[in-house]
Amino acid sequence: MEFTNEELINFLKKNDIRPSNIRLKVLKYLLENRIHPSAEDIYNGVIDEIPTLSRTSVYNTINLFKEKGIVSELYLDDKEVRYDINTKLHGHFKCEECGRVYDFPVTSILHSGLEGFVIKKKEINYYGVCINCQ
Amino acid sequence: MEFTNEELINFLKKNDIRPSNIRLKVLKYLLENRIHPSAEDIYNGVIDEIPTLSRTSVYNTINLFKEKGIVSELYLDDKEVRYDINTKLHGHFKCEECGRVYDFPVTSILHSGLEGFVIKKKEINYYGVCINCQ
DNA sequence: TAATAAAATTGTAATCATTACAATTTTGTA
DNA sequence: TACAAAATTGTAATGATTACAATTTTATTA
Repeated sequence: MEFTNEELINFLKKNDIRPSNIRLKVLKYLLENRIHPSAEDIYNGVIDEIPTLSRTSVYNTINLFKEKGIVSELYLDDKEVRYDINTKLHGHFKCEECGRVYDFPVTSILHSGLEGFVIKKKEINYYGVCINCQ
Repeated sequence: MEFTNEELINFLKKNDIRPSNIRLKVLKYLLENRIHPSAEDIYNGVIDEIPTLSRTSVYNTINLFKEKGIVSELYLDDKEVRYDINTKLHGHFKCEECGRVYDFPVTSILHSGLEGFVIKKKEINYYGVCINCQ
């Protein structure tokens, strides 16, 4: 998928984020690389287009995106946090062999014991061996 | 709940872990404090009984327990990893107000798109406001 | 347009949970 | 008792993330 600058700018504005070059490039990277990247991945993916980019700016940008609700964090069996531009409910499967993280649809979760609790966010993470690593 | 040393020793042996004082005290702490403690919590909970205890030993012990499958790790919106002695499938709810982590039963999860994948572990983490913080 | 304020970006240093590792202590066994 | 293996300890290293102050860029006002 390719996104025009106009689309990216509108996306940011719609989410109450003032556009800047870094923000556009980070957003573009997230939209076009659905690999649940770490901050380091994002940094490496954008540094070529913005050679003066600092890691701090990547963190600043991600944290802003988090606040505005356009990215969610992924805590998997890693020491790095990963980021996902898809904030709709879906599951994540991490392959213990190749390390890849797959999205999968979650239709429903039957649970009990949370009467009176306000649920704001749900995470569903699976671990195992993916189909390519068997 | 209270556990006798004999029960604790048998529990370890059954799981192929050679008993030692530290391992017994850490296990006892985990069984009697179902608060999903961090390594630091465990350290603080055991240091009174073993004044020479080192943090490294807590990590060594937890990592051994993990390998043997008697504790699982919990990655919540925290920088610390938490540990859970209950390895059966259940959900975790983290209250964003008070920070407490609740267990809840998960009956079933309907998902798709993982045909041919081997699923070894499932995590279900919810975030929100608990009933005591409304 | 120039001057000024506000926002964004940068680089360095700090933080802090966890691990690496080597030294020491304890345990089990011959 | 002596020895080998295992467990424990303390210190230093690691590495992702944040704090913070300085600099640069952008927006606003006169």
